[in-house]
Amino acid sequence: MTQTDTKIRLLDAAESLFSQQGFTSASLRAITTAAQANLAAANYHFGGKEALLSAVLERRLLPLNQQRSDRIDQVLAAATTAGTRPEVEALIRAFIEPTFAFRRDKNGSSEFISIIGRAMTSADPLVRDLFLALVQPLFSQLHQALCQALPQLTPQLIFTRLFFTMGAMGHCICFPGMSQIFNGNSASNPEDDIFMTNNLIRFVTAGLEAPC
Amino acid sequence: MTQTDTKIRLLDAAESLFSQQGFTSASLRAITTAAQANLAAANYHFGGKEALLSAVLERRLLPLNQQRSDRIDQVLAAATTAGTRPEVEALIRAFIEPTFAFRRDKNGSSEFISIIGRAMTSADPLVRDLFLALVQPLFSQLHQALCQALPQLTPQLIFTRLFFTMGAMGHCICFPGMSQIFNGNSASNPEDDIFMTNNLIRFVTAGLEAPC
DNA sequence: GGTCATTTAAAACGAACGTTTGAATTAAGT
DNA sequence: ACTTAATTCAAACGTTCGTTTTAAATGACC
Repeated sequence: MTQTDTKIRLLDAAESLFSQQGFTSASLRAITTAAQANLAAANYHFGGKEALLSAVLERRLLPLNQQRSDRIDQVLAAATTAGTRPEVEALIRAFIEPTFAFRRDKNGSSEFISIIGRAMTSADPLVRDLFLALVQPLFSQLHQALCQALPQLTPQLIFTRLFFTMGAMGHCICFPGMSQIFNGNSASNPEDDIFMTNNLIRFVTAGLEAPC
Repeated sequence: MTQTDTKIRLLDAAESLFSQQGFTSASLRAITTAAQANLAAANYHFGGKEALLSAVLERRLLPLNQQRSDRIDQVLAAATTAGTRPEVEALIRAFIEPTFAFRRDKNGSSEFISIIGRAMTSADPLVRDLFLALVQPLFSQLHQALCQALPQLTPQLIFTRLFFTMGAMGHCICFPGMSQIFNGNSASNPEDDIFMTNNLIRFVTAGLEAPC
């Protein structure tokens, strides 16, 4: 049982319990117990509870943001090659699809996604600022891309509507099993998730493209 | 200083601190101190912290929901009189406008609104269920009304899109001073709030009316 | 003014929290 | 095998929490 093992088990346990109970309510005792580690291990490996949250966020969010950023760049590059404006739906899809795919594919990250769903509007400025600092560049990138796609709208209005988009999406990812309730299913399955994702994309695209 | 005085001061202080710090982080000690009451007063007048939250929610939410419900009924009645279908925008406006007007008008309730913005997606099932039980009838009423307004869409799809609507709106009310950042203002003012409200109504109306 | 219920007050309860300590244990390097 | 660094462990630190208790103060009513 090496150092890396314990660190990863701590990150996994923290991710799961932060997701289920929130940052404040999930105690280091519960996290270290779930990770089969000693209570002091969290402070030894990360330096404190806040630093543990930071590590949990960065482990998943940095790769996810890179993926979303790359897809936005691909949409912009294709539009440039074709000599057209980027399409709103393609940009929104580039942003939203990886987020929900992340929840289906990676191990344990289905619970992570609900952390960021709540971090966005957390009452705790510590949690909120940690998250916002990590997504701010991506948010600006998407905003600028949407300004290209919607030249008839002011950047201010696009900003406002992008804010609504974040709200609609954040609401969907606050609970791991949100998508299945739309179809009345009790067990989680990929089809429900894809149904919700496509409908969300259609919804916010229509909202973003609404006449001024 | 009568009993009513203390109860009201406790509700006001709890509302403010629950809003700023969340249910778990806001302690009864901080609340009773802010209310200029003894620590034991919260348990004496309400029976416990959970019951205090319940009282805080009911005090504001019952009148607000009545107001929203009445306005939805008015839209439906007007459509029936005119022999037409109710309009989506009118129904959404009936639901959203009182919520934001509530924030501007009533004393102290600007902070309350951010409580319900977060309660909707709270990780704490106690907070979440308390809120959901209070809004479920109104939610069903709005859903049924929207089904009348959008007969070409399935109730299931309308439900999904109404869920997105709740997310977009909930995101806007999580912070008292959210509306002003759209216009770059530092101080809160009614115009920013109305700007956001109207744009939110336009955004979700377009999303709800999007072709299937 | 005296009686009784209501409300306020100070103090303490046990439990849970994040963090720290110092010794014991394990792994790594020579 | 020995030394040294890294890791794990049990225990305790001081704080804060929601709640309860018991007495004092305040109110209403006859």
